[in-house]
Amino acid sequence: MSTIKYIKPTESELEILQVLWDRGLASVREVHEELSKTKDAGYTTTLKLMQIMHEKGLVKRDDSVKTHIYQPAVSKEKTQKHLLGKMINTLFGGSTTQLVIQALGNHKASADELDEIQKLLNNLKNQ
Amino acid sequence: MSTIKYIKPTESELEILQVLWDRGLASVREVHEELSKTKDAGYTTTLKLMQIMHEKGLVKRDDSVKTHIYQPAVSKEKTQKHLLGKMINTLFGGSTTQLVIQALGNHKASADELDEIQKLLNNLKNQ
DNA sequence: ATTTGTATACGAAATTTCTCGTAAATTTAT
DNA sequence: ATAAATTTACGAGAAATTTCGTATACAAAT
Repeated sequence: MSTIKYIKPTESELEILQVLWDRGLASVREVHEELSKTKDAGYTTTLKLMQIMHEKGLVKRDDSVKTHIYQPAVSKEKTQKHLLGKMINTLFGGSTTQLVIQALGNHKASADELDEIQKLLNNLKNQ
Repeated sequence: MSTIKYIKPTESELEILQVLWDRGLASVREVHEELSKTKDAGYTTTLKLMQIMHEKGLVKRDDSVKTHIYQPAVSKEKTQKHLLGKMINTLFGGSTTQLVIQALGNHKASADELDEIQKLLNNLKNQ
């Protein structure tokens, strides 16, 4: 049996993963341009972070070309699941329902969104 | 107009806040006993953290007695709201719906819980 | 060919967070 | 009264995270 150790991305690593999940593939330059819109750090900072992420196994890369091309090595869904679960435990006393209520309560959802959630709810009910 | 700066609690600070939210009032000793159940750090570590939290304004304390009594200075709801909002942005591309779907999908909710969420959903729909 | 620009590697400083040891004060127990 | 236990204060080390400067390699432009 193989025990897979979950690696928790740091805040900055998560920002980078977001870009990679969005694009699938990206160079350091591309990621950095994207992050620059909302954050202000030097290029080599982004580079270093992505190198560390590579060491950790959070991203894969093709370094057969001069400009390395990165891609995520962890799935968005699994990462969401892990971090969400952690937050439910540390902040909502383990109650997913409390989290959902808090989330929906603070959020002006559109009719479409509400319908989508309604569908999911119906599925869960009929089981 | 007063601009209130939101102070983001660290992981460890959040654990302490959990205990304080739960109890309302507690000494360092009490908090530490509680944390010891799941965590393994020295007493002075907990003490130091709570002192730092006091400096930051995350907790209040009554130090008119030898054994200082602490209480939360930030509300559980506001903290949940802030951190949840942050997670929605950094991990769910700003979509609360996505978070709710992910949360409900990973969670075996009881019929009662589903009803509760259904009620909330109905309220949101009729507006 | 030489300059200019862009890329990676990498060490190390800066920052933040967490940890603990020790001293001093004060209470409690003997 | 003396010893033992408990508490706070505080400095400082350890660890994790983020930041950047510099060297080096290579490609593109002049």
